[in-house]
Amino acid sequence: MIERDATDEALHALAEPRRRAILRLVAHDELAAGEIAAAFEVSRTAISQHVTVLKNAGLLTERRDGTRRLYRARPEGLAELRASLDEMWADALDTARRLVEADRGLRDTTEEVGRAG
Amino acid sequence: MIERDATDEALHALAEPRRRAILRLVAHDELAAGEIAAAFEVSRTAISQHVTVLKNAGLLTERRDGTRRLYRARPEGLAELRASLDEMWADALDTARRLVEADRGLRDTTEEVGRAG
DNA sequence: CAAGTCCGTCAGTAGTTGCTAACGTTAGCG
DNA sequence: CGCTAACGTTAGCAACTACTGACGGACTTG
Repeated sequence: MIERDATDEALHALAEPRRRAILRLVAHDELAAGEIAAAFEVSRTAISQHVTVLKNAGLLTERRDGTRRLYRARPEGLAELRASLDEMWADALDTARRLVEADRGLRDTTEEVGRAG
Repeated sequence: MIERDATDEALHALAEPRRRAILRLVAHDELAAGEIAAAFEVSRTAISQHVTVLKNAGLLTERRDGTRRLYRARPEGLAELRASLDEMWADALDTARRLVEADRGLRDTTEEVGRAG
């Protein structure tokens, strides 16, 4: 059993095409497990396992109604992943911006840009 | 051999913690393959394979300098993934917004909640 | 209670992946 | 040409994963 943080879990869940398809399915409507499974050609068991992964990743919410279990996409989970990716990429995006600006103001160099060896 | 679209490839690449670590490493600086490998405790071969995956996913750029190969994060690839995720989640986010507003304006249903802009 | 419905969980399997070690390739130096 | 440095590539292995089939729990109806 390996440890996984929230970002890793969400990314891992989204890396599977079938799970993304499930997520699309419940993005606009609340669907029961059976209804989701009916939309695919794999077994109900497989879908149930995928749903569990999505639920653990915080990308899905579960609501019970009698013997049925209704699922819907959880926008908060998606927002959290986006924020995590943004933070992760902040450095890269900032560096790219800096490179562009450094290239634009090459003749105006009173200070070093740090491009040394 | 299975087909993979750009989103799937990027998501698959990011699902691996080591690859995200590599991406962080080259987010602010251009590094050689050996320098990247030196930052981890796995073999140089493993890093090379991870870098290939990131490169194929469009998340990394390669520049050759003699026998060395320098890598840097490619912000465009990251932006493309973000756009893809945004599009995928548009439905869910829109639904969530609609639910909130429907709950807020239950007595005041005069106009439709358009998804303008 | 019993029967039926809806659904998650438990083994078991085929396919995928991240890793290491050995080898092949390209560039620079004498 | 030989030699070394820096890398990518291939083959093979252990671990993981997406899948199926069998089973059991929770709920409703009679």
